[in-house]
Amino acid sequence: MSSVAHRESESKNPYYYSRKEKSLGLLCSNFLNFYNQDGVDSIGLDDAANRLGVERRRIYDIVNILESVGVLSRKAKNQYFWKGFSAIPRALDELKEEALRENFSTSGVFHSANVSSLNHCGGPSNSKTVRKDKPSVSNKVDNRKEKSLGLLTKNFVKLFICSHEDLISLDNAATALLGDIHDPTAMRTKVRRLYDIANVFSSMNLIEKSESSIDCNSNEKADMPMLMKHNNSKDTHDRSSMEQQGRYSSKGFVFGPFTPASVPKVGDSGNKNERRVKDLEDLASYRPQYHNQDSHVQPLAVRGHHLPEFCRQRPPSLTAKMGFVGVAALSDLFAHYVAAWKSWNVEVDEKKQTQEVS
DNA sequence: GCTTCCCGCCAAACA
DNA sequence: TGTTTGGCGGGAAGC
Repeated sequence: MSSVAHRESESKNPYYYSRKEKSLGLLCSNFLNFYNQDGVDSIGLDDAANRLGVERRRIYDIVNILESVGVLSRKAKNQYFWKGFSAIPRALDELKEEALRENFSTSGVFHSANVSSLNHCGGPSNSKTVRKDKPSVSNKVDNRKEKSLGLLTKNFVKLFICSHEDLISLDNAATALLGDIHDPTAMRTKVRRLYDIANVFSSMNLIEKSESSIDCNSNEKADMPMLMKHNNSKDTHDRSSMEQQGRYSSKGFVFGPFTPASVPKVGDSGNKNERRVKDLEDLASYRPQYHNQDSHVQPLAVRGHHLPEFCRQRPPSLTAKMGFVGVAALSDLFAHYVAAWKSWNVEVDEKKQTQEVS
């Protein structure tokens, strides 16, 4: 039996279980489908869990990650404000300012000590951390907050914002975020959480997983998957049919229903870091242009010579690599999201009405 | 065999 | 004290 036929027969089996159908990324896409609509300003966790047909535990993962990039904010127990994609540039700007305040390294090689220090003072949530008199209690509280998914998400984003690099491997990110801790168990746990974050960001098209297989140590082909960033070359035709349908999936990553109209090419600038800082400064007041889904979207590409220096420095036991869409691209991306979601919802409503009439 | 990441236990935080 | 929140890692799907 062919693998396709096998999968089809599996999918007809009522007991058939597909992990992909339960992925955090897909769940996030559905979450955004439900709530990124006009008139939505509040989200109940129970409501979200019911709508999506998942347990609350999964909703916590999603809202914590989305809250870190400004899409949501906590209103009360079980209740969140929906702020939308338009709030992301401001949130990123704040993250950048925090990172700069914390003297976060932008040298391109993640400096463990600097990143580790983020764990102690990173983000608004931590600014509320109360230093109590009882050190043991305080340490416990701090320790828990330091390890929160929300803070990890913020620090993960800071790595991209403050780094020269276009590609970041999950294990290098985990190493950087762990700082001085060199415990294999802690490493595995951290990478598990980074996978969660990566899947959510992937579903939003903020980052992308490379389909190519370049070993970042040797720059030679290896049998390992990588995560990578968008670029703006014209080579989009092979995916166009899927993209016209609004999404495609690859290597287990299901991408969001809309793709940015333009994002910068990997390594297309001699001084990317300077440009990123400038881009971030422009972000809050940015008035982007965007294209509809008929526009060409960004293809994938991996170029060995663009691999980050730190990536070549140590053998990656975990080899997934990812690139954060450039900051200039984020401007387009988020504006595009706002418009695209709206038009998509209008389209869906029209289809519903047509079906009801017929 | 290795990578990816879902799932749910259970402890901390909160009301 | 009951409920909410969410860290954590086992282990299975996927490749």
